[in-house]
Amino acid sequence: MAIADAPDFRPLYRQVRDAMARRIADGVWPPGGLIPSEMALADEFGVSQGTVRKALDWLTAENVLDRRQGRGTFVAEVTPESSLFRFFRMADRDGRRKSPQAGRARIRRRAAKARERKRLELAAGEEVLELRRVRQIDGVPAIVERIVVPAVRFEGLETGQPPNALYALYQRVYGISIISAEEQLQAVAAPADVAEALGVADGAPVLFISRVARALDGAPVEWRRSHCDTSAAVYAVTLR
Amino acid sequence: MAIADAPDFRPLYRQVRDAMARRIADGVWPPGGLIPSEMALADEFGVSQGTVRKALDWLTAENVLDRRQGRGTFVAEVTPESSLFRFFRMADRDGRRKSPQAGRARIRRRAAKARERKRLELAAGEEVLELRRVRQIDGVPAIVERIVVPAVRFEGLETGQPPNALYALYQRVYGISIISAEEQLQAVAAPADVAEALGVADGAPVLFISRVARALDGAPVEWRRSHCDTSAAVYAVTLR
DNA sequence: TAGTGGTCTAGACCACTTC
DNA sequence: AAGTGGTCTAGACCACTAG
Repeated sequence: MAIADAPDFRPLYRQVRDAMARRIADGVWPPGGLIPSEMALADEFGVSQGTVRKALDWLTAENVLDRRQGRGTFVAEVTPESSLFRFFRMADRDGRRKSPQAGRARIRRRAAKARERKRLELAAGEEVLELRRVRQIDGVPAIVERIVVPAVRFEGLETGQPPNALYALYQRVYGISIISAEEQLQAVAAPADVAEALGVADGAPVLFISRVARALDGAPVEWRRSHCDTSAAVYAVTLR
Repeated sequence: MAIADAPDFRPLYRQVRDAMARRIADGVWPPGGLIPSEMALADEFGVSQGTVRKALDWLTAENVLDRRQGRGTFVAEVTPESSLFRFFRMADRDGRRKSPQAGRARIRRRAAKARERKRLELAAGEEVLELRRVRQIDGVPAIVERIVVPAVRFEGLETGQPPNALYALYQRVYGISIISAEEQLQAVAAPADVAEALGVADGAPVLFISRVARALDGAPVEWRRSHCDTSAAVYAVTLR
């Protein structure tokens, strides 16, 4: 941190944290990779080991790093399992988390609508990719999803079938780490197409979820609207 | 931490954290009160200032303490506003959080049912207090609630009308700080009594929330079941 | 001016993993 | 045995608040 073009009044541990976050976002430290030890980082940044530790602990709390005693510090890898555990909230009534299975998805490219431009902070005229699919829980269709992402960030997503766990793909192929998501939930009457896909009665109560997912830098990257049948699995969340 | 009946292999900062949490739970350090300085606590517990700081930072992250440079460390006061902001999740579609207004509540004391004993980890034969009420948002009935708490922890709650923000009362009168809550959400058809209380059609889709709230020591303290009309306000939550 | 928390340093020893 | 992170210590200086 010794070399700076302009004086930086942020705490050293904050500067170190941001410098390390940038290396991860830029792919200098790839997902799953081992990063240098505390001592090596302290030497490189010109600060004490304690200051590096504070930055490392911060990124660990943000689920960006993974520290293991005796082994080292790793860039947290977004696996299908881990991303589903963090952002897929369905569980049975005893709190045991469920995993979904994804059916075939249909993808198309089109101009962004006004509401999509607002949610994803896009300029006028920008394009989006829209993905529609049905996901199953325990073999039963349970979730109908419509996912919209900026086309420019996800070139090539149209070719081939996307996997069940999209966020692992986002990180592995596009270098985009999703670190938070804002969700809004409502109970609604199932529209005809949703009712048919889920195999429930027309107008049956379903859980509607609108989610905006954000990357490491805080930018909105995905808008997802889901209709969920909560008769078997429920939406589970812990407030702190 | 020098004096212990049995050897304690937990880290010192963990032991200090728990000792301080107990003082808050026992009312030795009342809500809003100033607690001793880092140096004074270090002397008292027989550990270094850095270890005390780690315990203080932990409780601060748990929203239990409030530290202000130059002034001191205070026990975070659960005000109606702060507790509603943390645990009441209704908002309008732009993400602006809403506050509820509570109508009259009916309270009764009875034996705990099997499911209640399980959720609240009660022994056989223990009693609970059951509170029923309707809450309004923007003047419109929006939430029907059934709240169950262990009678032994809340003696005297039956006398008088409980306030809208129960968790402030839990802390102020009973010394119980709620620090987390596990919620399960489902879309269901409104039962007849709920539909009538909310002024919606019989069988209309409503959001059903089952919440178990936990105190500083991790013990379950309240089981709350709510039916919400989400046609105007939505349930908003951020996943991290 | 005195006292507080916020930041930063430079060590030490321990527990765990790997070779 | 060597290297890692986890815990703990004992100082230092700074920024902020209050009398």
